[in-house]
Amino acid sequence: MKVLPALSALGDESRLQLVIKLCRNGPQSIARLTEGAGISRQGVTKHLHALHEAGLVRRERSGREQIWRLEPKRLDEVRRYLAQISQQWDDALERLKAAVEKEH
Amino acid sequence: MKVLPALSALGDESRLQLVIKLCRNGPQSIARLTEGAGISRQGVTKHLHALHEAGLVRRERSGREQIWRLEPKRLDEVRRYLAQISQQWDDALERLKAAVEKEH
DNA sequence: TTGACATGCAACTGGGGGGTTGCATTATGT
DNA sequence: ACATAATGCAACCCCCCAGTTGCATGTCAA
Repeated sequence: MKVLPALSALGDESRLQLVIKLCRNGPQSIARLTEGAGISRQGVTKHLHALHEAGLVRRERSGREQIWRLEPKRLDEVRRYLAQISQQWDDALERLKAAVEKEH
Repeated sequence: MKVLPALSALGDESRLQLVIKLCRNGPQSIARLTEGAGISRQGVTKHLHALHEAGLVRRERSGREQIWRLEPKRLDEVRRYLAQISQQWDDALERLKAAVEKEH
């Protein structure tokens, strides 16, 4: 359950923008991802590698190009993890409420 | 929709641990949050302020203590945001598939 | 009142990572 | 074959931030 690296990766604005772009326009090359990104191509490459380390994207060679695509699995893991956290919070509040009422 | 600061805040291990501890054991003081955290009390304080900036926690004075509690709203916002992203990804794949089939 | 506990404030440090530039490599197409 | 396009690799800079230490402030309890 390596959700921490994923959260850390998504916590950077440039990387979040890359993920969004991949979501909106589907799999694409580094060159296309760099367009309008506001940072250099190498910067984009570094971020893509970071996203890869976090298990959020995958790459496929296609001739001289390199096509990157999202890995929605890891994204879902993060979602479920956050849901689980929220649930624990609700449970804790319930226990506290019960404990207070018991004292009367 | 300021989900980026929240993601960034959750992307740090110490801060994620704090959130988890708050979820499991309910609202608590800085001193209690510092126990077993592996970092100094001031370190914990800084992280709590970061979480506050991100809208993830709230504080309430209680005598000489300061009780911090989770703000589950922002957590839900993040969850919904990620869900929305995933949806866009699915839509994009659907469009691509349709486009490919049209070419035949 | 006085000591002990809980927190606040300020200054400092080190390392990591975001971003860049320059050059090398490989593939495409005409 | 050759010019161009897409990418890889490596070194470099610099700023931000996690974490610390030291001291000041405030509050509880005897």
